[in-house]
Amino acid sequence: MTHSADYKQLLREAGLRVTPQRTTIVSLLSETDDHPTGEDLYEKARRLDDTVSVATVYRTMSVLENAGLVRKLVLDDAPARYEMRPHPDHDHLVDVDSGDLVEIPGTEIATLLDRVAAEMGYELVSHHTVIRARKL
Amino acid sequence: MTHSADYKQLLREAGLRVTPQRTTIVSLLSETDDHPTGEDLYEKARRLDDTVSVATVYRTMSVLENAGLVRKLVLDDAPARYEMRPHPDHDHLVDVDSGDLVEIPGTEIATLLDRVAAEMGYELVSHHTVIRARKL
DNA sequence: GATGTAAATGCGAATTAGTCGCATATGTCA
DNA sequence: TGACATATGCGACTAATTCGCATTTACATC
Repeated sequence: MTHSADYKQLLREAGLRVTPQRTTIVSLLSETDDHPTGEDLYEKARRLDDTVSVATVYRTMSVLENAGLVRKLVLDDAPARYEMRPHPDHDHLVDVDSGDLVEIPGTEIATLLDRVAAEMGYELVSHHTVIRARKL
Repeated sequence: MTHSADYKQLLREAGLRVTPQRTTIVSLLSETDDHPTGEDLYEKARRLDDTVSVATVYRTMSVLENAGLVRKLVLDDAPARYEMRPHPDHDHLVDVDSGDLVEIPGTEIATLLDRVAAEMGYELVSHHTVIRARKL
């Protein structure tokens, strides 16, 4: 459990205002292993600070995403999920049978996509790769 | 312009019932170059056959997707888009400035993801890669 | 510390994209 | 030509997210 001062500093360094709601949300998202949805975050945050509203959760995610501190994962037929960045570079795999979301470590995919974009005359801004797979 | 009998056959071969609505929708989606949303399809289909309803468009997309005839593209902050398959293997690139959706030709990405999934003990079912990039 | 001001918040209403229930209509197969 | 499962239209509904607006708060400045 990291001290909340760390999260406040994270926000401050990103040039964002430090509010109790943001601090709560960031600490929750930083200290979880899974990939919560907006609703998940709202419920968890509520328990720590009952002034947090859904609107603030989503607004905060948007602000943090723009600041590059959060990554939004958009999945088929399911609400978006969020994770903190920086976070070792990785992509995602969904187990189609269990619905589990697993991280794919490594920069291999990013490296390839970077090259592919360059070959098409583009500079890669971000990418989003989700593999749907089944256990062998 | 391909004859509509071809689309009827496509449906029939997939073991699906051939209805005028499905035929209309499939022909529209087959003959367009872009990646229409459900709403786009609904509007275009309406012009050809005013009995088509939104519900049928989405239901048809779902049926066709399960039959492997259609691919659904899920994008951040935008409605889903659809395209016919088989379609030469490719992924997608969104130009972050113009919003254009461009196809990335080639099987390079799929090949890599296939290998990555295998290394993690999974068999790839499908994948979804969207690159967000900016023109150089 | 007091204070001005832009930015953040809570609330609940609104929006968007898509889904559902149900009565009716229509493919398909015998 | 039936029989019957399946598809359809309609409009109500839902889930996830966003918005408008009045209020509060963070933070730079005094």
